[in-house]
Amino acid sequence: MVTSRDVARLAGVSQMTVSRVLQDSDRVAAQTREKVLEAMREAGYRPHAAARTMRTRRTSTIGVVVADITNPFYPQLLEAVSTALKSAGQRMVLWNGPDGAGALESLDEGTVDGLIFTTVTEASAQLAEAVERGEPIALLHRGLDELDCDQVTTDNTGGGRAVADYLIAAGHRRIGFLAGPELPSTARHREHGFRDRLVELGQALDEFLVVPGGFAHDMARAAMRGLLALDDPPTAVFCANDLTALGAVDGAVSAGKRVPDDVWVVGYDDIALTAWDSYDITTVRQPIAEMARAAVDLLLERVEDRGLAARKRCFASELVVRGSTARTPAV
Amino acid sequence: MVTSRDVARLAGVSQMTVSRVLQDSDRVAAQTREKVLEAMREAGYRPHAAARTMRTRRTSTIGVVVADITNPFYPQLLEAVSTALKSAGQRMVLWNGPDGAGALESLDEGTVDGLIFTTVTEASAQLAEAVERGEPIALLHRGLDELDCDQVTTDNTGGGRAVADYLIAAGHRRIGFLAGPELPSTARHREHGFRDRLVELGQALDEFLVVPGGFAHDMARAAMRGLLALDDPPTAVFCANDLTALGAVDGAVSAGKRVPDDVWVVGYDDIALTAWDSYDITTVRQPIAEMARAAVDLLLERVEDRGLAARKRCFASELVVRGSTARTPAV
DNA sequence: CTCCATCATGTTTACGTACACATAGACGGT
DNA sequence: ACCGTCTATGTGTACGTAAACATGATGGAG
Repeated sequence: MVTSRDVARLAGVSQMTVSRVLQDSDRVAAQTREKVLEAMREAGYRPHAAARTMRTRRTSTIGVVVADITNPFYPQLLEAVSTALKSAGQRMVLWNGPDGAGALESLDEGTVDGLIFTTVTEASAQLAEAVERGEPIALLHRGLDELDCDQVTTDNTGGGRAVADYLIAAGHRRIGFLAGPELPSTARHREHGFRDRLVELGQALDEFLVVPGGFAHDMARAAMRGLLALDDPPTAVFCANDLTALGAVDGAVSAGKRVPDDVWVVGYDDIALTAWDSYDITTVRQPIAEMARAAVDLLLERVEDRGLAARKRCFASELVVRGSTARTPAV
Repeated sequence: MVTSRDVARLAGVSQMTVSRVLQDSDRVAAQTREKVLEAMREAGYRPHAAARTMRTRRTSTIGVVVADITNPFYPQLLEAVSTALKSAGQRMVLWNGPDGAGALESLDEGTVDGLIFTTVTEASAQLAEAVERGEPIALLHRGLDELDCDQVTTDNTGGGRAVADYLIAAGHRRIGFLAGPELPSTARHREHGFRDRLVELGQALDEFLVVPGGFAHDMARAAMRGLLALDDPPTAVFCANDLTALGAVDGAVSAGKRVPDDVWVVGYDDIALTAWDSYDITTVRQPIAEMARAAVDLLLERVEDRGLAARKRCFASELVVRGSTARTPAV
């Protein structure tokens, strides 16, 4: 292995000067810098990351926790996070799984400088304690009120309200709701906004048309089939996220019903798939790229200064109308 | 920060004994081990990863390079790799992007112990040189004949042949082909197998019905629309991968055609989406989980012993028939 | 009872980098 | 011309762990 000492010997300077060149310190004469850079090239030198980390306490690596990477929303989010991290000169370690097991340990072991959680549903004791200690931790997409750390979310309540407005204005009176799981803040806020606005409009949700459950495709598919099999089925169904909406459309298709002719479907997140012809689903878009950048920025600031107060950023959502909700009044 | 020295002091032993307990060395008396473990708990000790890496030259981290994480095939592959790595006690660093820029540098800097490339299309000078040096590098999914490193692939040629057999047996004579990009081994081998078998069956592909291009959804969609607009359109279209097949189906849908009534569509990879009702696409399945495990195993072996000869594993594929190809003879 | 083998544990050191401090030379103001 | 200041570079060291080597204790064989 080539070390900075070898380079120093080759360039006829001290190891410290090599280190200074490495860090772009301006305390090095241009001529010396050139000599050192040339020696580095000649020797094929690469700084040893672990040694550097040992001194600086920085890994230039951020951990990202995702509950289920096969839910197509998360690859899109991950791509945005990955891009933001890359442009900030950071590597990305990925934990896939509902628990994010290992991520907090990694933080303690100094493997990563900070963590971004995209799918927290509740604050584990371990997570709460890490936040308490001031560890650099940020929540992206899903928030957690009881956690005093940086959080970047969208206005899910507002999005839910917008969908309520849209469906009622279109004339729907029997509206179904695939609620998703109970814990995620996204699902909760979307539901609250949706319900509250319906009440405000004098069209409170019929609980008989509300199906709790998960975000999985097959659960949503089954739920939709159940709704459509009712004597008086809903004319429109709002789904807690796009994966659920895809399942709902497939449920309708499998039951021989047509969207939007027989039933309207609205999703949430605007994943790429919803725009494809076979689905063509009306949904609510969040500004993923900006959110990812914000989360990365907040987190990296906190890596430098753990004393910062927790900051919460909430981005606006936007209804995107597509073919799963015809523009003509329904029913 | 709590160090092994602090733990040693607390337990009344030397730092080295703490280190031995950490490594599960059997050279420690049971009683002493308990004392040390108790001291670790009490002090809230976490070994410092960088210091350990410095001594052992091991990071317990593997890098994975993926060209485009929003292509739904890769999340499925990544999940399998992630699971395999987790069960081997390894962390996963992810590089998303066509070039995998930074991954090889990371290997040189000792940030990762090895790399898995899932989407190589050609051996860059840098990659070839790294393999030459014996760096732990494995290719998964896509192979590269000219690279002398561990490779785990499927029998794409055989898969292509199987599709040819299937379509001809079903009576198709005008068959289209969305070829995908030229470089990836997967696309090349699928095409060769498909073409060769068609020739063997006396039904050589009509070059007029072959559309080169990328793996992107919108390119495939446009290509399908082009094929269907011909005076004598194909009755079946084989697509280089599932994302392309999804695009093809959407192209047909957008042109007012029905699958499989107007045209059959066959994809490749068996991503989850192809099984959903709205698409329901016949495709070729690869054993992703086994392949991921094989790649991880091979790579970790090589991390321990760089002298190993390169090994190439090729898994069998399996045709999965769905609704995009009716079982009744076509045309 | 002695001697050597064996085992549990301790001491010293090195991994490669960057920080704190030291030093030598250059330059300018009075 | 002298002193102070500033700049470029060097010296020594520490980060936390684990490897190599060292040591003391214990036990069994002769």
